Amino acid sequence: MSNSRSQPKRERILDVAEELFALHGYDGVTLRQIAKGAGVDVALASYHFGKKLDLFNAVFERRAELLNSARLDALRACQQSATSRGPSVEQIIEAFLRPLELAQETGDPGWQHYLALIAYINNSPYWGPRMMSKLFDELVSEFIAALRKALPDARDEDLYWCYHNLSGALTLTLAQTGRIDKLSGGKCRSADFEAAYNHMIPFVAAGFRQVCGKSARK
Amino acid sequence: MSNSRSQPKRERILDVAEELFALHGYDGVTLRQIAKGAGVDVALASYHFGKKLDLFNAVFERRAELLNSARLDALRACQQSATSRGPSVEQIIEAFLRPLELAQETGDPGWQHYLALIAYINNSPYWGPRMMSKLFDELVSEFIAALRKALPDARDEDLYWCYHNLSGALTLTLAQTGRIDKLSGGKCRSADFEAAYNHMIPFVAAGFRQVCGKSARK
DNA sequence: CGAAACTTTCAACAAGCGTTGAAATTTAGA
DNA sequence: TCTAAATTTCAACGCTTGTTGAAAGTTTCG
Repeated sequence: MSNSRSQPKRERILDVAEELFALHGYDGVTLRQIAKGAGVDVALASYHFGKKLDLFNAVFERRAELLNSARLDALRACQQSATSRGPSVEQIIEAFLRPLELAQETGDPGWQHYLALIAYINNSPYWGPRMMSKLFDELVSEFIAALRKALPDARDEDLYWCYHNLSGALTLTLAQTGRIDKLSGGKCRSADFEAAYNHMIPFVAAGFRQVCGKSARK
Repeated sequence: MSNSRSQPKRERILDVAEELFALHGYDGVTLRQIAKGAGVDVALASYHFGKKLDLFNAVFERRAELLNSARLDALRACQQSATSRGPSVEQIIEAFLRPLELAQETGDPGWQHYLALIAYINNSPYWGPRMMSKLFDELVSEFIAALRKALPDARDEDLYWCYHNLSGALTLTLAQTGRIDKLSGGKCRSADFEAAYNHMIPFVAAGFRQVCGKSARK
């Protein structure tokens, strides 16, 4: 059949799994749905990936390294082009968020599904502890270290709670639930990541400064 | 058996369903798991609630009205005790968040499971559009109207994006994934809603002022 | 070409799923 | 206490699930 060195079908399984897992969660998707979506027999998923959970992990890890290095590069870049006091809070948050937008702008809709999948995992009490730490803790620690440098008067506890707020706002954005579209009567669109980040960056930066700035100390 | 007017078993089914749905999502829970957890036959869930989806809805709606009126009362209260210019941004956000804390402090752990379930739904591209609007849009619109009054220079688009950020931070808090516990090395605890809101209120208020304040206009 | 390695499909399995009708049990009211 | 109604269990159904072993097909490479 249409098969030039096995990559297409294996990849198509990952693509469909990515989309369906992001929309319905791990248990809301069957291997048969994935196989049908990819135009492939059920057994082929098992052949390539083993158990269902292994397929889930494969989807999750496929783009993780690329995403992590893109964000880390952005952080390094803004650290390079800054004074000795390091980049500003805005610059750091920009480096944290904008690469996600670039990922979308590759034209590959798979990236959007992947980011929605991360949102699903990050918000899940079951999957969150199981999957987020392993792949993203190192990156996050780097960003928090940069923020600590930009906010030298911050207490660690305050810094982590502020990051939690940032992570929550980002997670809901990536989930693309379309809720804000309806609430705003069409004035805002969930799919417009650029608008989301344009608002999120000053919003979050002001929050960090308010909670972690000099005047916040007792 | 231990059965004084049928309430206990019916209620126990709702309690267990609430907890399991919050942890594993709709498709991640079977009626048999719920029945076993409640110490009850599988068929009893169908007898009381009908289809699985009806049980899901019953769990969702059980506490919705009580929660909505508690938050609405808090808004009315801070509107009453304010000048003619209306309550401040901080007061409005406080009214939006603190009742959630009270719900937890009743000692009923079901409330925590329920709030985690709302977080699951709100972050889900599938369930969000299906369930959030019907039960929470009216309340949210009231709060946004109050915020619009407190921020008279805000454009609607900015206002809704800021609410989106607030909603995201809150959602991740309610989900109780324990991620911040590990990241912060124990300095922050997911279960400590009071600490979460103590940080979220000034954080979000500063964000609103930055994005929707007078100086933000072009 | 021909054999070895890799892909893909086919067919089937044991287990678990939501749901239902009928029987058993408990409760409520005269 | 007797009866009717409400609750709960029992037993089973048709169907779908993830997984697997063997067969069929395709590619690679000498």
